[in-house]
Amino acid sequence: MAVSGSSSLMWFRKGLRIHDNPALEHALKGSSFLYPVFVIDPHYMKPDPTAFSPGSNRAGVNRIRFLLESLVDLDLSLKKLGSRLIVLNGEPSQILIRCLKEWDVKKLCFEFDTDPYYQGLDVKVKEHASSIGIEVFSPVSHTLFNPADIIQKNGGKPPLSYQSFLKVAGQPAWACSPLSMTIPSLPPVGDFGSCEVSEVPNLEELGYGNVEQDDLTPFRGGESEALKRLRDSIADKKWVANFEKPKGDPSAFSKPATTVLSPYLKFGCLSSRYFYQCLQDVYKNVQKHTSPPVSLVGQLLWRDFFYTVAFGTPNFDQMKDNRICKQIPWNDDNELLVAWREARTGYPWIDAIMTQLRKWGWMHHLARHCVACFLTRGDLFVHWEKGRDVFDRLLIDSDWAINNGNWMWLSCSSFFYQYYRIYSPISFGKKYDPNGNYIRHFLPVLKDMPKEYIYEPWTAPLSVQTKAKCIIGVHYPKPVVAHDTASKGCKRKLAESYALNQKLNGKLTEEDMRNLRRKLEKDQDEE
DNA sequence: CAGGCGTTGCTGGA
DNA sequence: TCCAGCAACGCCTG
Repeated sequence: MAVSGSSSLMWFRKGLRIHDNPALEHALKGSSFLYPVFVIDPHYMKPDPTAFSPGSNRAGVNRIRFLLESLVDLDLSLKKLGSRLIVLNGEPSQILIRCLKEWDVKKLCFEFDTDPYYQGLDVKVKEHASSIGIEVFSPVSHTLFNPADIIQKNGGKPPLSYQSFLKVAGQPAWACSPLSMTIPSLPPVGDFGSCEVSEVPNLEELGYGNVEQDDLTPFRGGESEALKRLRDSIADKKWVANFEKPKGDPSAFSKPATTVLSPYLKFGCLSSRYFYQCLQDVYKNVQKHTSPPVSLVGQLLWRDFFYTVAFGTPNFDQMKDNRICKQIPWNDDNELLVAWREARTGYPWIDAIMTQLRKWGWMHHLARHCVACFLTRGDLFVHWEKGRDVFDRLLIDSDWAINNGNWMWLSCSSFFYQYYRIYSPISFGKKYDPNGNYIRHFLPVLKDMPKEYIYEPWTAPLSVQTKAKCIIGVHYPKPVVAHDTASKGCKRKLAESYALNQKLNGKLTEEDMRNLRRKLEKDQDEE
């Protein structure tokens, strides 16, 4: 039994939930006072008027709102348990170090986080806490496996293919063990001393009062919403059992073809372990079900795969000095990047997806593939890091490990190398949505374009454009590149880059890259 | 060193 | 809905 009057601090970052929260469960044990804390870091939350979209320097307003909603929900749940969420403002390590002292904290609990930002922050806080005799408890509970365990099991390096990951990982023993969905009650919050605390702010209070409602995502944050969404998703047992990721329809938007649980997993509003157990429950009660990699459990394992590779790969978020990343002389064409980012490529399928990203902060996995391929190896040959930055800002489910992993995947920089398989910005969407309803919804300027032309409106006769009240080059842009020639050029560039990577065993100097770039440009001019 | 395989390509034909 | 043909990658296994 702990000393009477001892205080614990539960530091929420991700893991914004009550259910299956090992750090919270440990924090309340034997504590007379519990301080549940979230720190608002101005660096992450302060409005940045110079950014290309409403939001802070790091995050678009949709993700900030999603986070605030998640905090409000967490606060409500804590209040029902006799506690509350304490919101602090400032640089997290400084603030926390001060609170630990001011509140005479004996035990500090927070979920272990593999992202570089938290790795750096947590070392500082941990070292300080330990040095003054505070117990620190920082469990792995964001993923099904502990990435460090898998890397160790694999001989010190992360497995680099999904199949080898599955083999090394084996059964997720921890993820199968019992978990608690509720907490009976929480110790009271103690005195705040001289620390300035506040309630969860709203968007206006943070300085985002002028954002148009029309541009806000339909997805609401929070644990309650996550559990509701989960229940709705698994209610249809047949759908869960037959789920095959590649068969989903990327153009479905009023009823998306996936669970849309990714933003809740990202913030930890939903425990991946609880999700996993719910899926296993469904599988037990059906005759047959799909399997990884395409099944829903397979999707959770993808998440763990990318977390593991990201944790074990230095400079995972860049091409340079990243040992798993092919060295490719991508261009640095800002005009092409901006056309892509601002949904002005002239390819309606691509521009509709980029508009959905901007407005909703979410789009179907295959839609992400299409625009990522188009920006990098498919058409524009722009650096994957540039596209990664745009996704990182605008997606409500943006996740450091998964986002970087997928951009390397789609750009054929790592994991996937069949660069001649290119998504067509015209025919891929047409397969699912021949009438172009998705385009009509997100690009209303094209809503009256006949279906014969909606995927390639520049081919419509002028009379048709006039009748549709959409003149190409006036109301909607002409294509920034011709897909046929652009994709052929990209394939050739990839082939040359791969050949040099192989020849030099992946170790290209800056001079090698300059020479290769010059050679590729020369080849292009000679065409 | 060869052969099989890899979450989800495209086109055209049956 | 499924298939072959297209041109053809790196990684893993034996």
